[in-house]
Amino acid sequence: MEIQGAPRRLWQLPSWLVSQVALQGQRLVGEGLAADGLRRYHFTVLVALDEDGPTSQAALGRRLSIDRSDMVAVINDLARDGLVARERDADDRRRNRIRLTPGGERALRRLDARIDEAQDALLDPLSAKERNELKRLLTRVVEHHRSTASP
Amino acid sequence: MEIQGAPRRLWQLPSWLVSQVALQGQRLVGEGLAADGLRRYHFTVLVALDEDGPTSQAALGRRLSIDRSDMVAVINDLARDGLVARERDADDRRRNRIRLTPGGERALRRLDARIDEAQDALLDPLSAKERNELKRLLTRVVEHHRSTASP
DNA sequence: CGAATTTCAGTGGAACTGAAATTT
DNA sequence: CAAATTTCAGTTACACTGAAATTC
Repeated sequence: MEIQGAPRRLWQLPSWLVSQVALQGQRLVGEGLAADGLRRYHFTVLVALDEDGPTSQAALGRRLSIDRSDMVAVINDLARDGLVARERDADDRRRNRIRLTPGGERALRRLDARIDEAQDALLDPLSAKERNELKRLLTRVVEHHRSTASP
Repeated sequence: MEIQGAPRRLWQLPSWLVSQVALQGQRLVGEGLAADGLRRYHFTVLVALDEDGPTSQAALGRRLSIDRSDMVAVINDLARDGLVARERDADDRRRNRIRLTPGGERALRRLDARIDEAQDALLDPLSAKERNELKRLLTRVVEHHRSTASP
């Protein structure tokens, strides 16, 4: 019987544990989005547009840490599916003004439900109290490293 | 002032939080290993050899979920640096018997210290109690998804 | 002019696939 | 013969870089 997990020492490493959970989360979320033919970048952009309203590609990229070139491809995909509209900004004609279409809003509501299901599946073995505690601890770590980040 | 973090809604998603922490962990661990010119795969293989003793490449790959082709390259690197020895298995001449050299053991002790520093840096904002709680919750999630995994 | 925005073409590393050679 | 192991050659997805065209 050779079927066993990773070496014991790796199971002791928080960085390894958190990577395993992240991988599983990305798999579950990815599967939820793939039902609509989208990937994580697409969802992230739709969420940002929903929260902030119309925005230029460059501003989206800075906010979401998505490369300018990749942003072009993501907006291409979303525009082709009619989920966003891409129009020249009248005030600054260098910019594309990207806005969520009604179809994009509907898609986002659908995707939100799928994402929530994925979160539930990911945290399945934890109680509600434990889920909150996990979120609290992870948030603390993320905020710490954001505040001590390089410019 | 446009400098802000990701959309609020993403900060609510455990899958997003855990991915951010994983990314930071991979960065810190990667930097620790890069001081010796190694990457995560190399460390993982050294740990497995230290725990299990001499093993074939295919068995290492199955244990660590590393592709057979990538394993060839990883063992090439480690053997060139004299950290492992690669010799034909006398009992089954299809196999390479990979074993840790004394130099490999020394390197592993050095790397272990660097990895521990990286864990400390990653969990810097958490108390000892909180670190244990985080490990406990993450371990539970990983074990759950391992036990309900596809073959 | 310099700087910002969008776009495209191309680079580099990582994970994976297919197939050959060897051995069981 | 079929199956397992190692190796190499090539592919795909992905993050990023450089440079051109446009506009401020």
